Amino acid sequence: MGRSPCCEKAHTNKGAWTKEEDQHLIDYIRKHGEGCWRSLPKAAGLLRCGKSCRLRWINYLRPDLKRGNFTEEEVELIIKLHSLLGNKWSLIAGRLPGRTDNEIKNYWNTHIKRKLLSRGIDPQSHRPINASAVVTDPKNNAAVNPKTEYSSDNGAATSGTTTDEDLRQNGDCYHSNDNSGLEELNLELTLGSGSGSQRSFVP
DNA sequence: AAATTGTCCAACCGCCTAGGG
DNA sequence: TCCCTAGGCGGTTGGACAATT
Repeated sequence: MGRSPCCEKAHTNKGAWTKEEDQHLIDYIRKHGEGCWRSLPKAAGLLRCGKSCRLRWINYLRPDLKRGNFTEEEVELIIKLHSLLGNKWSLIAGRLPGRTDNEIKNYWNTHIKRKLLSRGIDPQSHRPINASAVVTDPKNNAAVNPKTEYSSDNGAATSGTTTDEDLRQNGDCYHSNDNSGLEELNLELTLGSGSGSQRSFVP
């Protein structure tokens, strides 16, 4: 059986986008808005897969994107959110206005991981490297190794439909040893206006 | 100056889920 | 209820550029 390809690959361009392609995409979305990515390339006169158009728009062309270096405040927020959500980059991005999941993912892999390691912190478990390697009490497994609560092994993290409720619940789990931080996190886990996800942007 | 190695990030791939018929 | 499709996500790749030898 197998899946049908998302587009006619023989008739689509791949690789880096040209300025002309970018302009076509921008013009089309300004006129018609986002949506119906599958038919967009044809309608916009682009020889691209719909997925590719969507990605290009979301990660690079959206006018509300910040670009530029991450601030120290953003970095610390990403670390906090990652400790709660794991590799749920789109959720993390939803709480950093002007940042994309791809951008955050790249920044995490190239900068933050190294930063945490240099602090002696395991980037996955967010525990000191020595402590994260050993689970001393199986009864308190979750508390000892929070990764078991929010890693890609748990339901919320793999469903792709993680909600703010999940975030709160995971926050409860993660801070089961230290409730003092939870309230602070709930208040501060969004930068800027606190409007949440930026994905509903319509030009 | 040229070759090699390392880093960064845009883009692609494949899988999953929601929603409609 | 099942099947199909489109949209969305996370992981990975590859090319451009920078730093080093």
